[in-house]
Amino acid sequence: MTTDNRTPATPASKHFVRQIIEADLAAGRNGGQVVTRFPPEPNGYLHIGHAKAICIDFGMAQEHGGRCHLRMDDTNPAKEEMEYINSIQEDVRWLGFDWGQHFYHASDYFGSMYAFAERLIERGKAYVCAVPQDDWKDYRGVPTRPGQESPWRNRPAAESLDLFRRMKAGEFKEGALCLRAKIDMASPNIHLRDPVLYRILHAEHPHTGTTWCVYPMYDFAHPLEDAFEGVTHSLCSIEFEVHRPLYDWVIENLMAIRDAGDAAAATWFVHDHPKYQGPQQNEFARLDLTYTVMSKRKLLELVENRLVSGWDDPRLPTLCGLRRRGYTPSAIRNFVETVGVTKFNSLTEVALLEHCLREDLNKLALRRMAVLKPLKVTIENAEALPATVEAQNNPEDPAAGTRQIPFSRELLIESDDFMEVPPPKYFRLTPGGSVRIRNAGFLTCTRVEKDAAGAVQSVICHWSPQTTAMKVKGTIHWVSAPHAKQVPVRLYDRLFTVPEPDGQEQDFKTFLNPHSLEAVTAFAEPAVAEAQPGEKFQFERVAYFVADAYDSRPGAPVFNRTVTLKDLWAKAEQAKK
RNA sequence: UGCCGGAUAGUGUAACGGUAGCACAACAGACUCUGAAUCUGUUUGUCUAGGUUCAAAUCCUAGUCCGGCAACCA
Repeated sequence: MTTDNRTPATPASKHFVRQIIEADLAAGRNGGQVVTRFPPEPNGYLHIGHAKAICIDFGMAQEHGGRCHLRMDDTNPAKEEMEYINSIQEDVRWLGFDWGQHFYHASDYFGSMYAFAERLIERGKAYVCAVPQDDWKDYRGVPTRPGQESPWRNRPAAESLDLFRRMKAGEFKEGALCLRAKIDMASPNIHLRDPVLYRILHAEHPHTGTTWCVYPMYDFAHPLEDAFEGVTHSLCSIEFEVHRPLYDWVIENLMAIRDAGDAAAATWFVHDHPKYQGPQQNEFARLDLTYTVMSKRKLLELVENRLVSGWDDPRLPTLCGLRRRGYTPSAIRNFVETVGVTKFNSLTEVALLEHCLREDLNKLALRRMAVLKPLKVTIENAEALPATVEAQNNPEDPAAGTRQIPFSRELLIESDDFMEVPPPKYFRLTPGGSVRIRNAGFLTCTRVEKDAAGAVQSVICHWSPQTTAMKVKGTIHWVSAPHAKQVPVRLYDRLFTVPEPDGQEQDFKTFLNPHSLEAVTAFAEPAVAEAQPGEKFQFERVAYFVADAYDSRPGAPVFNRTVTLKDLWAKAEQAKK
């Protein structure tokens, strides 16, 4: 089911969902099938929190020889749009999962759901209620006190049936009536106090248009969708835990009707199986990450206030944002596996995500040289210079081959790689000192040129070939100045300055990192200009970069910094301050 | 304050009555033509109090703290 088969770095742990599934399999539940589903509501873009759910839903099915359905949970036409339906599919596919033929919409089942609702009314399990929404809170009561019954609770089934049909026909205004389950107004679980099953909505649905005037509520629709599709394990996040008794109530009633031999009911199940006993809901904790926000509302706020460039801004935790930032699907999958699955409400450090990313990128990213803040170097012994030098494309992967890099007497090095008055343990270029220049021998600084203000303008060096026996502690990167390509580079950093922008006194937006994006021009070796959109590189000693998928042009790539290399020296220097 | 969950190093997670382990982070060192990668080592933990048991992170009781639930949202 995964479209690439790189194995996870961490061996899979026997988390509680795996244990449940294996126990069910051992017990022969549902005839030994495992069917799961990923049921997003198409009202926003998917983010890394969804990636966790996707990996679990598809992963559990895949691991146990089952299947996973992709299902748009489109039961609220007021909030859902086609745009999202498309992006969701793209993102799930990008993550590496394939639902095969099993792409569904909750709205596919509106007819069956409606028919089932009528059966419920006939059996005295549901009734049409006319209590206005605002008044209902008095009937419902509060958690500590039982509610009281709706005056319409015991109206004859025939009357409810008639009203329900007229609701469907569009005879009533929104809010005038609703269909309620008849369960228990005294239940300590609020969700069991005669919950709404259907409401009237005169809205155009992205999929069913204006066919329907009544739409099912999530708590009613979801268990039905699962059952109709033959889902065995309905995995969801922890906030639905208190809904489970209602989920089970719907399933029990559905199975009772099916088992009673209702001929129409048999047609509701689009994936029936002789041993299908019904779905079971299990809940796990959502993923939360430091230095970002995850709620749809807050993400939307950032996008709408133009605090980021769009849903796919590379600083956002959206899947399209991460993709544009240069994240790989396998890094994300490994991350989700490493984080594990529990019911504990956790906050995971982004450092772990970044570790998984670097681990993957280190294996696959081609190495190139590029200088971000250039300092000119002039070689004084120009007569002996090679025209080109050879370099490995990826020392971690000899199969990536080698390339020729032009060399000349005018080089650019990183200005941080030269210091006139170096601190102790500085292994780079200093007046009178030597360094190795990557793939191209050595430089010994013989002279420093300064401007009138005393700032270093350029350094003059003596060059020694690779074969020279020279003991140096450092190696720096460089580019040949006359051959250098100037490429736009965006240096992205974390979007927020605090680990938990959410749970603070002030609004989360006050913690936006003003330096989360810095646009600079880098000087790169010629091979960099040939980068294809989406292609990933390590600019040696700097960071991993990806050629932006939208802004790059043939021969003129634009780069996004995906994640920096670890830099112990910079960290130690920072610690001194 | 009613109901439902949860609590193991800084973070995340394992151990399912029998030596508290792993990953990340942090720190130290080795190695290195990337101060990267790799390798080695170090620091740090079972929410509290009782109980059961030869033996408790695990079972029981009481408490503490955290999260969720009172849309005709999902």
